[in-house]
Amino acid sequence: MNILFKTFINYFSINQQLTEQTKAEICTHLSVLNLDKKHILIKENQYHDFAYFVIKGAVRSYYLKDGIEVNTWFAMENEMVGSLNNFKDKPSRETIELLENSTLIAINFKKIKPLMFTNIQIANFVNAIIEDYALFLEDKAFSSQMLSSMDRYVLLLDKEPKLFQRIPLTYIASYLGISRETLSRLRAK
Amino acid sequence: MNILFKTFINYFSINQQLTEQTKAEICTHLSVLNLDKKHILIKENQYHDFAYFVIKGAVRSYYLKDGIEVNTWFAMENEMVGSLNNFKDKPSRETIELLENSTLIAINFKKIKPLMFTNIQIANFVNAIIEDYALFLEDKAFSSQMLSSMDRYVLLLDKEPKLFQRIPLTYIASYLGISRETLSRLRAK
DNA sequence: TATTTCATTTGATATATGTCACAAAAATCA
DNA sequence: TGATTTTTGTGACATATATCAAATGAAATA
Repeated sequence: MNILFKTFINYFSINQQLTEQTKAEICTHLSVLNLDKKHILIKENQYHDFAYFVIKGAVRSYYLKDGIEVNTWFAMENEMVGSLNNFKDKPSRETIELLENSTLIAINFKKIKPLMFTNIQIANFVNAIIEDYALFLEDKAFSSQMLSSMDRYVLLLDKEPKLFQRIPLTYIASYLGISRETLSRLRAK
Repeated sequence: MNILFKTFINYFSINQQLTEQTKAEICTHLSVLNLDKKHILIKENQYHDFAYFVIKGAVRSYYLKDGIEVNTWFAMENEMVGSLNNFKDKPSRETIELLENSTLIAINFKKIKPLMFTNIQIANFVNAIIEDYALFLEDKAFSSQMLSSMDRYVLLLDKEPKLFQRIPLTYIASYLGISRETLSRLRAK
């Protein structure tokens, strides 16, 4: 099996042992992509059949508010990117763009989804991915409701230091929900 | 089968037909509760084995920030309440309290969870609940990042008008992330 | 390397919202 | 019912952050 596929599969099968057959079945719907910076993976308001797993590189997802890009997250090594809306057969809410030349695994969930009703291992595999995402969203909601701008900045710096090495502060400010000027002033302290 | 159990099960099995046997298996781990206003269902920082489905009544979930309660959501008829953290064997982040005398279904997910690895229908049933929750969280993150206080208020009023009939504005303000005075002023317009 | 574009910082000002204080209204309870 | 508690509304003021403007610094490109 492709070593990169293995990385992806292992990442979301800590709770259960997958048979070789199931792994092979999942792999049928995976492919490796090497894409350049600025490539658009997923477009806002469109239907897409794929989610992605970052092997190497960085991506951001954002949507437009009154013509201004609002960044919602940055994914790097060993993180999933995609739209839950797409997974539920609805148009994507966000645009997903590469911030670096990246290696990704494309996951054809349109093909994998129906297998959830026939292969119990796949059902639990997909479930692990979605649970993971829900926990991420909970954290996000928590910090946006509970914390001041300063505290959100400090928390992000603590939990995701690599963001600050690889992602422009303008994007990070937008993610934190503050203007880039305010972020700059917070950092000065 | 208990008619209330049926309501709950039907609610999360639109995507698949459950066999009578599976339904019976799920029901083994359900029970109906009638509890009074102010009862605490789940306590912050504690481990709990149950999630709940509201048949009738209203609950709120909140956590403490510097001694002040920050409301994170209000559930009413046909909504789930619980802590994803508890589901993942971690202590709850929130406290969940009844706002009205309510009828609830208690779901012993500690017992149901292992069945996900042996009963594919149950795996997909639980998955439907978690997907639902993730979509709710996405909406929440979206509106908190994209919308002004005023727009969040208008959106909530439009999508959940019954909240405003049954939940004190103080709690709603806290949920919207603004002071009760500001909400009062927004409403005056 | 020089030139252009993009990212970050800093200053001045405007604005939305928080905070404190108190009054009015509504709900709850004895 | 009357008394007490809770909820909501309004005013005055403080403060954090947005916005606008401009300068500096860094990175990309010819």
